[in-house]
Amino acid sequence: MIDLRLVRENPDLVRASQRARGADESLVDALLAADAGRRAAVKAADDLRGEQKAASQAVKKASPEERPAVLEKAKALAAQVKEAEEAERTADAGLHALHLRIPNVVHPDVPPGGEDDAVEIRTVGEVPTYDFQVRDHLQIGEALGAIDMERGAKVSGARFYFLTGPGALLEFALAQLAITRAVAAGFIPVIAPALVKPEAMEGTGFTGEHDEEIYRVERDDLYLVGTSEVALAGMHAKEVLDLSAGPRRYAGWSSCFRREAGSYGKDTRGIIRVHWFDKVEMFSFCAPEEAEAEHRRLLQWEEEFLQLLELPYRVVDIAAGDLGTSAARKFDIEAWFPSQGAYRELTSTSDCTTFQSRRLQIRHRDADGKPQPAATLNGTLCAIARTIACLLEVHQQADGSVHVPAALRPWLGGHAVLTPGMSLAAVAAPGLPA
RNA sequence: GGAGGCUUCGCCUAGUCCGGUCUAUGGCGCCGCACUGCUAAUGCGGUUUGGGUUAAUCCCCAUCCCGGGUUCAAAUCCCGGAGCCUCCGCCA
Repeated sequence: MIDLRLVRENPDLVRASQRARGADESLVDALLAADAGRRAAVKAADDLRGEQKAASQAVKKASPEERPAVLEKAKALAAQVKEAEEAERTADAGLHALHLRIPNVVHPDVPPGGEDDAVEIRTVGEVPTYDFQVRDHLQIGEALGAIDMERGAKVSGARFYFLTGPGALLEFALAQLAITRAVAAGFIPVIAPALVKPEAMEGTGFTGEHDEEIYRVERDDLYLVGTSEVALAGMHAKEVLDLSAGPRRYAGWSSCFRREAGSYGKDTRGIIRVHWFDKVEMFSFCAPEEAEAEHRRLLQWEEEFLQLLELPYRVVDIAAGDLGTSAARKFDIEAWFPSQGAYRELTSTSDCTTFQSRRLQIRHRDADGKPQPAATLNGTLCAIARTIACLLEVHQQADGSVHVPAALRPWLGGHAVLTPGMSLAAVAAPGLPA
């Protein structure tokens, strides 16, 4: 949630942010009114409580003769306090509900517009050309025995898949590469829970308008996460972190679940858009003044990873109307998908400033030693299924084999190419005694 | 799933039986000052977190795991819940 002081002191800034997002501007005035109402209610209740406290002390000190009268007064005050507290609760709940509905304030440099208005920042790598008919990742994956969509559908329904043989090994290779790189960069590797409580979901801003996207396990009041960001952010909820030595960074591994409710008919083929995939996610906690620099660093690590995979890509600055609830700014990296002749999102990094921290009560000590909300940032290091899809397409060869980038070979038996029908025995146990 | 124990202001801890100067004790740590060639030790003072109010200080309210209740008054009594620990059962 956003800083209420900012709303009080600079409501126009917040109104402008709402306008940029295409969100309801009048919420800001409703919030201001609710805030004023709450403060009045708090003051009324506080004052009454003070009086009641004094009255209560008086009861104890009263002589037997004056006692009944004093007690009567105290009783009357107790009733008034009860009423005032009820009003306070109501005002507080009203404010909170409105507060939750306002998304993060967008960064001033965010491009205006909606989904189609992302601004390209740079393009890296050559768009490859092929002197043969390109296949899509599913054709290639099926020929390799790497992807089995039909059986995925048989067992779990549409948008589910099996990764088999080289496909399964590719998942592990990508995971190893991602985690290894992250650890080398100073990230703490984490295996995070994929089921979380409602507070974690709400705290990261995924409930509310994105409710349709989320799997819910009603019986146990738990949610399946769409990204390990949820668990990683929740990890330090209600804590005061020591960030004096710089950002605290985690590389989280988890399965991710998405209902894809609004995407009927979109990417129905293959494993680009699925209900479940595994992902290595970067997550940073840092001082708010460091957030922008940290955002660039996360982007940098994402780019380096794609470069290791030898995938051509472009970086885009997402427009205000397409930002998530928690994000003040977001950069996506879109990699080239030859079968589509287009760049498609492969990773995404968001600067959530102090928005999630306020909800989750994640704080750090500022220069004066006072606890203040920390900034949180997240970025995809590797969304595995989609990355496999991209790898297969970009690195496909005329004979149906697939070039293996050097960075992945250590985990694929040193092989430079995946070939239909190849033996996996040598791949499965690299460097181990026979 | 069953039985029992525990949860106090960074950490440890007193207080809970028997409600009221609990405005929560003491230690450790931390900060400031004093003393001292330096360090250490010692002494004195300070040190929960929110909210309200304010130019700022002062001050006020809340806060003893969370939520209800009883009462003029709850860390303390009652009910519900969460987390941790021990044992039993079941399962990997």
